[in-house]
Amino acid sequence: MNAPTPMIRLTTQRQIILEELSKVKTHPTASEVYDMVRKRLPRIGLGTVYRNLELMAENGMILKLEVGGTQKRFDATTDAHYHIRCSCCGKVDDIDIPVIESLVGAAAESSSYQILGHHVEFTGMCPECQKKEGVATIH
Amino acid sequence: MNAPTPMIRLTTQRQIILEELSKVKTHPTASEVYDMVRKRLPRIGLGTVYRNLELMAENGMILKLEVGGTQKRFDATTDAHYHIRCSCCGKVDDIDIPVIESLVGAAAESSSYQILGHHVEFTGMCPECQKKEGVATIH
DNA sequence: CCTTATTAAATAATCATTCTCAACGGTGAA
DNA sequence: TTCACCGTTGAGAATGATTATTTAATAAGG
Repeated sequence: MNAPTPMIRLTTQRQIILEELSKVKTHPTASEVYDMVRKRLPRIGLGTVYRNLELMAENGMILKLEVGGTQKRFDATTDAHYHIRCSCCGKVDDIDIPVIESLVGAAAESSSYQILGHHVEFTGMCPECQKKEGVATIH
Repeated sequence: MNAPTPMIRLTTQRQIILEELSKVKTHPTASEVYDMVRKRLPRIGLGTVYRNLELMAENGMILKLEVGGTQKRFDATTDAHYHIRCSCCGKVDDIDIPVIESLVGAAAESSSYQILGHHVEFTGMCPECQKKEGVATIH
């Protein structure tokens, strides 16, 4: 009916991007992935990283997180889970609380949209920034 | 302890930005607000709109929505509520389901972050885009 | 091999946002 | 009233993230 998986070839670049992304539990931005990958493929281009992260997200191989902040972030863990973002340093971590399946149903009843999914994003201050808080003013 | 309301002067520009934002139930981007305001203040600068939307959000007069998509959006309704974003056209609407207060507590238990707040964002397809769907391919 | 189609690298272009700075405006003190 | 000050504005430059373009390398199929 719809075409979910156009099926992409696993080139060296794509494989290494995927491997590096899978290594970390953080949720790196495209340029952080670029830095990681460049240690193994020094000649890779930033555009290639962007293009392939986008492609892999479309194919469901990875997750693209459209959370607050200025940059998009990527996650090799594709099963549904929630996130928290530090309002001080922008870091994103997983929150291990159960996904509330009933939310989608509730939303469907109160809206004329066709609901496709949902995401919960907490904001807070990470332990590192909490330490700094006492000393300096948070910008 | 912390300084929540530095108290800002309500200049003509700020008042009109606030008025125009209050008129709509959509969640306009900065440049959409700029377009609205310019009909009444043709010489206002885009930078002024950005600067003041930011300022008013800091002062709790309006809400800055850091939802998915490429642009930030603003909302004159400051009480907590959830949103839905059309994955096709990017439009953002309110979702009228009760805010789940217990989420923050649950997150606090499973995380070492100091939780400050949370937001639920649904993704879906708005009625207008649903109509188009049958005909054209959604890009 | 030879042809054709993908993909990559480099780089230019775009888009949203922030910054800089000179000019302006209102407020309070002299 | 006049002056000096300080926050604010408007214009435009600068930045940062992302996307598009172009050309070259590479892989797949015959």
